[in-house]
Amino acid sequence: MTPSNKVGLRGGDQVSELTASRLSVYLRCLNALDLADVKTVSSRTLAEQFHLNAAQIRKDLAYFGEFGVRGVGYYVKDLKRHLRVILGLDRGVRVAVVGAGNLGLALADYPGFHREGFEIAALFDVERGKVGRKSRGGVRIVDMTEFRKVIKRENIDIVVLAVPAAAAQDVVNVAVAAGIRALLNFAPGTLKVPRGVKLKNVDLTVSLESLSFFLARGESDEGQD
Amino acid sequence: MTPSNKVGLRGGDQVSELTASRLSVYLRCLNALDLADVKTVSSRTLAEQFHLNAAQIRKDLAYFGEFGVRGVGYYVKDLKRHLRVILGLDRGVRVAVVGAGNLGLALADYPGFHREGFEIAALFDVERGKVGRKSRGGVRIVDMTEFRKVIKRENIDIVVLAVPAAAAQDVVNVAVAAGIRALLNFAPGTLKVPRGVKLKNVDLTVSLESLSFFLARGESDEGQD
DNA sequence: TTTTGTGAACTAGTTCACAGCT
DNA sequence: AGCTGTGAACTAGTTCACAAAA
Repeated sequence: MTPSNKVGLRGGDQVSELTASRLSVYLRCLNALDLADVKTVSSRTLAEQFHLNAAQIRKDLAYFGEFGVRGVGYYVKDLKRHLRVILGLDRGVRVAVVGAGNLGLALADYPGFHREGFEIAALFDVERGKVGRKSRGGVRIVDMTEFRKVIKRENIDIVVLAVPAAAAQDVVNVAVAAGIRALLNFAPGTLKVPRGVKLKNVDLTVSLESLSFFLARGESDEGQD
Repeated sequence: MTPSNKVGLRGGDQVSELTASRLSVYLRCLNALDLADVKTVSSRTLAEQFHLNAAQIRKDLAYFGEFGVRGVGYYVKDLKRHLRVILGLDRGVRVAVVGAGNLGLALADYPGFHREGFEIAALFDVERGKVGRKSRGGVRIVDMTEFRKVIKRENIDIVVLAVPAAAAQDVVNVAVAAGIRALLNFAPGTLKVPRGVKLKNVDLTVSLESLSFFLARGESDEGQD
């Protein structure tokens, strides 16, 4: 961790999940703009990129400070820097993946993670045959018995679960006991976490089924997400 | 009751994305209950499984008919069957994955899909070296030039995108032109689809970043999803 | 002028609470 | 008694619309 840049949230208000996700989307867009050497951007322009309302963007940002300049918009580099701090990306976030099956290996090597300041620092599995081998991208597979030790040593911030549903709760418990406070879960089903721990679920079956639902209903004027 | 498969949506009302996802979650739970030979279940019991409100479950279901019995609850087998029809799972849904990289291969072999009535009927890639080979699970990789033809021949319902961000919009366009009306996208960034086509995004970077955000904020009484 | 930041108005989603069925 | 189905009340999230700043 860094000396502590207290993210200047004005008012101790709870920030919603949806705002958090959008901040991440804004950052991606700013990266693209910065790369294209664009200097400033207005909430309107930003909103047009993804189908979003300009006021929403301004509100999301205004939660954390006044980053814009009236009549001008937002300075791309400046806002980008702020967002990286707000999202906690300034001090590289350290990630461990549990489960070295197809999905776990794919996640460990996923290029999008490494790019944005995440570091896949460990990959775990219980299977003897897998331990000691490496993912294509070169992440070494470690025995699950080493979990606690490695989590501590490597200062892991986030644990990604790519294990079978039946094993998921056990892994959560071990991770939480090891001091992990944020998990991204790809296993289907509902997991319990104690207060103070953040669990985010990505449920592939649910995603596909809800698409199937809309097909079945013939919802003919549905767009995004 | 159920001779008719017309999903009896009462009132032509738009059903929300959130309701759709929850239906899928309910179905999973019912499958487990059925397997455990439980005959009936109340909205209360169902709600306790995942942290949800009983009235919400009743409302979600009531959208589609009166499936419950007052004083008793819902008959597990019966509700399960109804949900499968509502979600369009009764006639096996046919899925194609585009992109035979790590993620695409993992998705093509994902056991959770096959289990719930989805059929991975095709896997596409542009890379010469990959075409003709098979995923570990045995799904053959087909050249992207064959896309349209195979989509038609195999009666594909849903296309899953596991291609680099730069290629994603092109694939969407081709898929839409081939008559696809539902897509599940794993590529980062915003894609455009015409009206009448449903696009669902699973953005791994956004998921991780929003976890990082909550870590950075030290949100200490956050629980689920 | 342009564009932000923000209260006020609105819309969507959730929970309550209870009548009515079994 | 127990539990559903549902209007009414509430909460969260979004959009509008405008004063204030550059």
